[in-house]
Amino acid sequence: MAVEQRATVPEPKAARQPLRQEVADGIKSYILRNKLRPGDPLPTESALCEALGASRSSVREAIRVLTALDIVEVRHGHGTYVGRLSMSALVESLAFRGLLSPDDDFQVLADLVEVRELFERSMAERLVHGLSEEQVERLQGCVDAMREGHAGEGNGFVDTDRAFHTLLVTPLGNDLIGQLSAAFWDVYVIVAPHLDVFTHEHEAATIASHQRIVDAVRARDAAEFAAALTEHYAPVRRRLAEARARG
Amino acid sequence: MAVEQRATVPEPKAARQPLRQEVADGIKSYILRNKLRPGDPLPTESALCEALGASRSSVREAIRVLTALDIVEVRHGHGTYVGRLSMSALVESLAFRGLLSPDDDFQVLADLVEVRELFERSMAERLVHGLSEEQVERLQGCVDAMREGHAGEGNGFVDTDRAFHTLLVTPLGNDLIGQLSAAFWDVYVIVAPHLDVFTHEHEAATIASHQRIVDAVRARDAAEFAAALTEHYAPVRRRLAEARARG
DNA sequence: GCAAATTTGTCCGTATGTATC
DNA sequence: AGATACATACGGACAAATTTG
Repeated sequence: MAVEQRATVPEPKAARQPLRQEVADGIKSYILRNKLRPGDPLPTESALCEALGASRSSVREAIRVLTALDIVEVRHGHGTYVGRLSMSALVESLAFRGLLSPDDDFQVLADLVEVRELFERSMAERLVHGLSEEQVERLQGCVDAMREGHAGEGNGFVDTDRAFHTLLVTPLGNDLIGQLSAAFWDVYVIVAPHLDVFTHEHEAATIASHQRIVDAVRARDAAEFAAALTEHYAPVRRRLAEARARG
Repeated sequence: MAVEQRATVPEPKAARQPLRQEVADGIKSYILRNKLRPGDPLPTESALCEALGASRSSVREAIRVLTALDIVEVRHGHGTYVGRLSMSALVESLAFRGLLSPDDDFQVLADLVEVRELFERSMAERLVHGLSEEQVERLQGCVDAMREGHAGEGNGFVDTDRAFHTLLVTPLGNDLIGQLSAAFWDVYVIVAPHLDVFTHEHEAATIASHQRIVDAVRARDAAEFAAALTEHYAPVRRRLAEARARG
């Protein structure tokens, strides 16, 4: 159960990697060796210091790296735990890239939206086969929620939209696609406001296109599904093009 | 040009975020405000300490987080610079997930390969339109390199394979797809050996299927291209299925 | 080639904030 | 409320790597 002991004398000739990297690798090895799950507790900082033969500073910096990757998760005054292994690092990295890219700020967003549409369009062929009635009803529930929340707080609108597209892509049975799709959505929500890209100027039209998608799914009509997708993403493309023209 | 000054007295009632997070945000703001590009130098640690009003430990931990996201890059004894904004964080995060997932180790890899194939399959339709002769020749060059390197060092084989698929997806004009595809390849190469998935037991067959893809591209035959893709990815699926059966 | 200056890497000690019992 | 365990933050000191004169 002991954490892997660091070699006291590193390789003399090889270009040594920083100690904090060895510590980070040691923590990852500890998680793998003990087959820990997300949420499981890790040794305290002091315990890791002693086990890995490193100072608090090095251990803390290693933990910070792993935290950024969502491999570990820290709760102040409570302890250190195995992280959720989410796409948070991808979101933050892509969001910053979108904010930084100077010459063509909007290409990043356009690429993002294109991949999302590509994922969902690949669903069309599998529509006839697997797609339970319950899943269709949950999709319908999202659209209904968007209608009700229309007049109310507009904050929940984007969340419902996010949930809709996540649900739409889950029947693929490919968790990676769902998480990437959700991550891209998060990046878009973060970056778009900074580029004067209005995300939801026409909520009514958005609701309508979502309803058309649900109807196509319910009718098991792959062609209509693809057409609905095109209608849904057309205004997004148009807004990006307009913003690019302004910039 | 000064780095953003941190508020000396934080919000008293609100749940304050850690100081290192404020420092990290300050560094990101500095990069954005001065419109720095990847490779541009950042202030030294001491300068950041003074500018942001934080100790060196906090500044270093913030830098560590940004380093993990490839937003900044540090060279020992030299300085701190704006990072390449690569997909390294995604690669490390996904690779660890693949190594950790216990019940179904191979689903992660299967999802990965499926997305890669999805990207490339979406190329088939655009083949006829844009795809320069030069790009075709570069693809052919990859295949030739795989043939020559066959008897020699097998290390370059995987690199050439990676380059081939990166080239294959570039005509889409979507940088994100190319980088995701390459990142997934990197994850596969890292994870597969740990799961007893033999990546290249039949190099000859791999070369042949790549050649068939190039031939299909040269003939501008979208259907043949799709068929060649299926032939190329079939053995990968088979190997994953075999490994899953063993596990 | 050597030495000095600059910058990041690592360590230690201490004090503070936070959550749990 | 008090006590304990833990992460957060600070400051100083020295080591290692890189560049420059």
